Amino acid sequence: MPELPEVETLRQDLAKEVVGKIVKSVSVTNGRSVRRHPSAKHFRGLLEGRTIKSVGRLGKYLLLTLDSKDTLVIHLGMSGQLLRVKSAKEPKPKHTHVVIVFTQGGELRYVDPRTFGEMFVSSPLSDAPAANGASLPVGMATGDGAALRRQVPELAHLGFDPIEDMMSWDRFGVLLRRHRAGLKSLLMDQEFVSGIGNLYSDEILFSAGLRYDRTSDGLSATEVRRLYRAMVETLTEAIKHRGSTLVDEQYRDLFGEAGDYQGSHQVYDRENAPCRRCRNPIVRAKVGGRSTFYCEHCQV
DNA sequence: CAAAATTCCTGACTGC
DNA sequence: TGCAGTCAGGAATTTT
Repeated sequence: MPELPEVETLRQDLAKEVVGKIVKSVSVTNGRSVRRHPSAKHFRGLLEGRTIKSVGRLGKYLLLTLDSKDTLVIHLGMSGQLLRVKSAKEPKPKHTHVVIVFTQGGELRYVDPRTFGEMFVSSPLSDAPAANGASLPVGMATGDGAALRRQVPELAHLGFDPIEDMMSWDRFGVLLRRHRAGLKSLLMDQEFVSGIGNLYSDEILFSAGLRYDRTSDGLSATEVRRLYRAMVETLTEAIKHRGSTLVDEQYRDLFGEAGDYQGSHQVYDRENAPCRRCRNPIVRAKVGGRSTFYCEHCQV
């Protein structure tokens, strides 16, 4: 399941591959993947003839800004893939639901077996001139994320982006104290911080040396700092490795290549394997229906 | 057959 | 008592 590092890898690839391209035609073969539109035709109409100006990211969402000021928003859900191919002749994988053809040649394909992902074109709020920063939830008015959030009203509820929106430890501490949630639940809460899912929340907590069930308002100043550092460093490191492609998962970059970070996982999917730090077996627990992996010795 | 995990939704529960 | 916030549980989904 693509999380922030995988989506960021895709963003970087897309920035190189599709910026400046003009959409010649769009075909939608599974309506479930195109949501929030009255019809697939409506969606196509907003896309065809448009030029892609830039590619951004907010949490797990990809944002392709068009020359019309609209934004093509893409969320990969659990099994979504975005593939760039040179020729329409290349065989289409099963579950290819949307194809965007470029006038310059080549096409972008959206493949998603489980159809938990979605795509839609968003229009910025009619005007809503600046100064509405005050209406944004606390902790969000920083970084480029603020501009993107304004550009896509549907995503205004997303929490800060740990890579785009830097903040001080003090500020992070304040945000943590505002909630009284278990650390893992909070890290996965997209309205608190966006982009972290099941895999990276476990890796971040191991790196921080904190248990998943510690309460967010009970951390010492040192622990707050460790958590913040672990969050930024783990995600940054994973991006450098172009994300994680798990044995059973289908994450691939724009060119169909696998990521490289899975080899660096400390706890995720390593039940009973020896902890890389202390050699004690990694434990598996269940949190909110999700498998949670941690080291009882290293995480306190 | 169960497990995997995303977002959204609902209902139960908790602390103030 | 009420309110806001947390979180468990279920749905939609397909492949292993």
